[in-house]
Order: sequence, then structure tokens, then C-alpha cells
Amino acid sequence: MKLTTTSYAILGHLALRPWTMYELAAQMRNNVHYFFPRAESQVYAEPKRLVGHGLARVDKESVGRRARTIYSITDAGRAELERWLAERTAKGPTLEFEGLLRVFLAPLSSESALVDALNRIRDDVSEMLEAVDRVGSEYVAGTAPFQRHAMTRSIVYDFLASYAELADDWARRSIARVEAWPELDDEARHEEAMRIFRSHARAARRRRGA
Amino acid sequence: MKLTTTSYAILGHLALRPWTMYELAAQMRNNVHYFFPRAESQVYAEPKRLVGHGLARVDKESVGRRARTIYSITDAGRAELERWLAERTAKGPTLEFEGLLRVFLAPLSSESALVDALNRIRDDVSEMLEAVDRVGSEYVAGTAPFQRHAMTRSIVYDFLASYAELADDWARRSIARVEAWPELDDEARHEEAMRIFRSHARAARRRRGA
DNA sequence: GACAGCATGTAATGAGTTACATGATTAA
DNA sequence: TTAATCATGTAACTCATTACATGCTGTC
Repeated sequence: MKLTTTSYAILGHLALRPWTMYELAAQMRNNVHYFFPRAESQVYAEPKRLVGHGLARVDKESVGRRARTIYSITDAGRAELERWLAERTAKGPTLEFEGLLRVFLAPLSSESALVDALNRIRDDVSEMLEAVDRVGSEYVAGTAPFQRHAMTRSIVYDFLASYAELADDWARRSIARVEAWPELDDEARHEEAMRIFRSHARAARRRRGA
Repeated sequence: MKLTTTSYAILGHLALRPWTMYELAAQMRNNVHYFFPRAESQVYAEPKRLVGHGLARVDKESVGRRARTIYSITDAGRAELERWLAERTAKGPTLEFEGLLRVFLAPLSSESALVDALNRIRDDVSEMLEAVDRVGSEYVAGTAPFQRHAMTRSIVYDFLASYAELADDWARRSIARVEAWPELDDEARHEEAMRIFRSHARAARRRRGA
């Protein structure tokens, strides 16, 4: 029985309540999408495997002539999920960031391409910023679907919101830096870059001290 | 001719200077690993495809009886790379974060499992923090292999360092929050969570105002 | 009568990973 | 002479993605 992390993501959702795959796909899109993105086709495929392993159960219902399939967790599923949650995390966080690769390779192209890449990043981040904000205001209003889990959700939310804010702030200040380059000579530009390296080095020292 | 982003990552490195794949693998491990992670086997496979497309060239050298294969970019490769760099970025940044999924599902397990997951995250992040710090001090010392690209590299570095600092700060404060839970009643815990949501909502409003 | 949203998939493909294998060189 | 590092891959696999395809239901 080989389950993937995706399997446990779905199984975990089934432990919260039963879902149709359509609902679950929507839920994943709103909630875990920013730290565990999966294609919809996966969301539809996984539960069948879970059923095959006896970890989930299917119930057929219908709305008029349209069928809907409701999946719920079984006792075996709950046990397996608990086992997994007690396990040590397999993989550290990974980031995949094509835009940053373009910044990295920017000396090979033009400054305008660099600014374009940074602006494109801002567009992508602004979507995340909005999504995060939407979820946040649901919790503040007390209307979130899992309001009773507000404490743990606030931890996840704190990360996601901080991350999105950081990405946007970084892109903004970087665009400003690049736009200031034409006014600086080589020496001044280099010195300005060194300020960045040094400020993070200072932060690292503070961290080690604490 | 279908090239992947990985192809362009390699091609971009070849545009900086010729490399053996061994050197390049090491370079990727130190530099782009945190925003564009790829298995070593990929790094060895890609250049052959590039050669097949006429974008790179191989030269055989030898150190004693040991062969080394040096890859360099061709004019066609440089042109193709320029074309790609002018193109609009295909994919936004994505994060894959199993640890955060465990936090998300924490209500299904124990508080100690939650703290374990957060501590595991800190371990993973501390590696990144060290790696970033190592690279940063090379630039500060003026001994970095691509010192002449310090300006653009400082942009990439700024993101990576900020990100690692954020992740560590977040994990720390979250552990502290969870550890304070036993001293609070339900009401107080909920209120404490709401403070998090509200503080990011305030940040969002400021952002919209600006 | 049309369109947005509900609901569920399949087929083809592929990019990338894991695990392994091999051997030369150099510094301790 | 042992270990680290230089150097280069292959084979098998698998997880996941892209791109459809289909049809019902409720609402404007």
C-alpha cells in the first residue's frame, strides 16, 4: 500500500467531513492550492485509490437525474491518517519560481526584460494576495466553513499572508532599484547591491545571537 | 523543438561560461536550488538535448586518463536564450509545502505533532538560511564567482534571504503560540487567532491604499 | 433559450525523480 | 591507502499534467 502525500491531503479533507469530488476540488482550489497545488484530475482520481485501500467509502446520491458521488472516510482511513500525521515530515518546503530564474539570468538580456519579469511576478502575487485576503475576511466575519479550526488555520494563514506580502514588497522594491540604476555609476550600483547583502548578513548575525 | 524551463536554466548557465556537467551540477546545487530545484540526473541529461538542437557544443578534454566533457553555448543557443528571456514568464511561483499541510490538518492529531511539524520546518529552513548566508558572505567579501553580476544577484538574494527569514520567524512565533494554548481558555484562544487574521487584513488595506 | 455552474471523468503524455553503477584523481 | 571529490551517466518508474469529453440543473 503506497500512498502519496496527495492521498493524505485528500484523506485529511475527508476526515473533516464527507465531500463530493467537485466540492473537494473547489475546496482544494481555495485552501491548500497555495502550498499544495494539484490538478483537478488528481483530485478526482485519488479517492478511488483510497476506496480501493478501504480508507474511504462511496455513497451515491442524486439531484434529479444527475448523480453525485459522496466520499467519506472509514475507520481504517482515520487510523491510517493518524499514523501519517504522527510520522515525521518527509520533504522540506520547495519553491519553484521561474520568474526568479529570469531575474537570475537578467544580465544576459535587457533591463526592460528584467522589469517585465518583476512586474509579471507582481501580477501573480496579487492574485494570491487577493485569495488570501478573501479567506482571511471570512474568518474575521466568522463565516468560514471551518471556523472551529480558526486557531490552526490562523497559523497556515499567517504563513501564506506573510509570504504573499513579502513577495509583493520584494518585487516592488526591486523594480524601484532597477529603475534607479540609470542614475548611478558602476561604483554606486555595486555599493547599493552590497548594502542588500550586508543587511541580510546583519539579520543572520542577530538570529544567531538570539 | 520543445524545450522545458529546465533546458533554459541550463542554457542560461552555459551563456555565462562553459562548464562540465559536474561543475554545473554543483553550481545549480548552490545557486538556483532554492528556487528551481532539479535532480542531478536532469542536469546531466539536459545538455545532450541542447547539443541535439544545436544550442550547445561539446568539447572533450582530459585530466590524466580521466575524460571531462565541457559544454558551451553556440550562437544559435544564445539567440534562442535571448528569445526566451524576452518572452513572458509562463508560470507563477509555486510553493510545495508538506509541513504546512500537516499544520492544516493538525486538528486531526495532537498538539505535540503540530509542534513537531513546526520544528521540522525550522530544521529545513535553517539549512536554507545557512546556504543563503554562505553565498551572501561571498559577495560581501568580493569572492563570489559572478561578482560582476552582483546587482542582479542581489535581487535574487534579497528574495531568498527574506523568504528564509520569514519562514523561520513564522515557525518560531507559531511554536510559541501553540505552546501558550494550554494557558488560555477557548474564548481567549479564538480571540488570539482573530488577532492574526485582523493584522494581515490591516496590512492588506494599507497595501490597497498605497 | 442560453449560459454559468454542478459533476465526473479518460487518454495520452511527459518531465522529473530515485536508485544504482562505475571508475579516476588527489590530498590526508 | 583510505576517503573525498571529480566525473558521467542509465534504467525504471511514477506522479502528475494537459487537454479534452460529456451531460445535467438552475437561473436570467
